[in-house]
Amino acid sequence: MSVKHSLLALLTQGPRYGYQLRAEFEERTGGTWPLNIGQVYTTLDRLERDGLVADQGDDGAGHRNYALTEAGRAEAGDWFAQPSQPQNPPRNELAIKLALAVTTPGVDVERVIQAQRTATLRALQDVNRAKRSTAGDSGPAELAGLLVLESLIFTAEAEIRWLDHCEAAVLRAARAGQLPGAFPEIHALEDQGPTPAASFQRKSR
Amino acid sequence: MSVKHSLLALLTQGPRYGYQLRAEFEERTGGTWPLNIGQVYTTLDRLERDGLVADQGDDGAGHRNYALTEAGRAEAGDWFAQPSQPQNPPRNELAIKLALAVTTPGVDVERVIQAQRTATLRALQDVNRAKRSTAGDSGPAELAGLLVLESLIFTAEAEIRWLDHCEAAVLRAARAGQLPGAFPEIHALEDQGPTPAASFQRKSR
DNA sequence: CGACACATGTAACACGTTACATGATTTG
DNA sequence: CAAATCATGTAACGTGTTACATGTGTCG
Repeated sequence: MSVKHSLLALLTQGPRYGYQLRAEFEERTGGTWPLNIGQVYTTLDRLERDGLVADQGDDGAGHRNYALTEAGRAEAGDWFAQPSQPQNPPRNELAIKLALAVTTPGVDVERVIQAQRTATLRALQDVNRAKRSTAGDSGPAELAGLLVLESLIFTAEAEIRWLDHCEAAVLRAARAGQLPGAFPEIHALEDQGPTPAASFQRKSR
Repeated sequence: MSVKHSLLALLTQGPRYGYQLRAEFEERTGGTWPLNIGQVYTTLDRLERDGLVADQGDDGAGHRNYALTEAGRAEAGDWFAQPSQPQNPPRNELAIKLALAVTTPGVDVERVIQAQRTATLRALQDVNRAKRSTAGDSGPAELAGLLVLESLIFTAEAEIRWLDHCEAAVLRAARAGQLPGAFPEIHALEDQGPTPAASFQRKSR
């Protein structure tokens, strides 16, 4: 629902056309989340069908403008006023992977954790670099972009802390004999050459 | 892709049928993420079409079992071995909302932040309660469920820290006059007349 | 018997991505 | 002029949810 509500939020400042909405969205979120232009048009169609926006037809400049209806304005206000909290937290692929890893015999959990930590650390460095390189102007858009980058940083740091925690917990459980034997059959994939048992071989994509 | 790969991961332990796959997924992720049974069947159809699983037909007990193919086994191994990192970080609705809030005149950003913090704190308390109430057995499944809960905790704590950070940054910017007037008009959005569409200046990208 | 869990599906829809088609305008 | 950008779409597909249909087995 982020796209739908984002468009409504942008339209609170006045009529806009599709291409413009994408540009403003990306500018005001620091370019972190590219917005598919096709989706903008289909979402606008749905919003119009649902009576949240109104197609104002061609303005003088050859652009198809959309404006908020009263219902749309209310919906946008709601979105800002109400906290985002789905009943079920959004699926966290990493958490699922780890949960399945520790309950699947033959998976080298330690290696799964280390691979993810390395990748997340690298991503964290990239974001920090990006943050340093944007130390310049300070208007609302720059503040917004900065906050988005810092959101990525806070999230990545939490992920790394969680991975450290998992590593410790898994080691503790392994020493206590509470885990299925972690025969490291999975990690032989890439480093070594062809494994005798062809299971778990790397597939080129 | 979590469902697809989760099913493959579960099938590494042997043939399973649809209903059983859902039950095992939910058990091994602590019941945090309910898995839609309809999606299990359609995903199995796609996996079969793509040659990652094979329908073994009816076992003796009247269940339609699926088994991993070699390609499916490789894909599951890949999933565990490769870190999860999409090129673009998954959209964070809260970060988007805040970014749009600070760049939209007339939104009471302070109020948005406080509402979200309250909700997240409450969710955090719920998870902590759930964690305390599961202090019992300690096998692989219990470890997995615990790690999932702790993932939720780490994430929620990071969100709260980020909200605190945003609050401070927004206050600082407001005092420096770098924000559009944050008149709390959000509850009376209808007061705002149509804004003349500002000249649209696209930055080069 | 009736309710409920088990078990397998289908239909409709929302949301999201990739790719393609088409044309106007701008710019080197 | 050629290329890039602006601008509006459509098609196909993957993923995910909700709701419904259908039948079996079990248990009170």
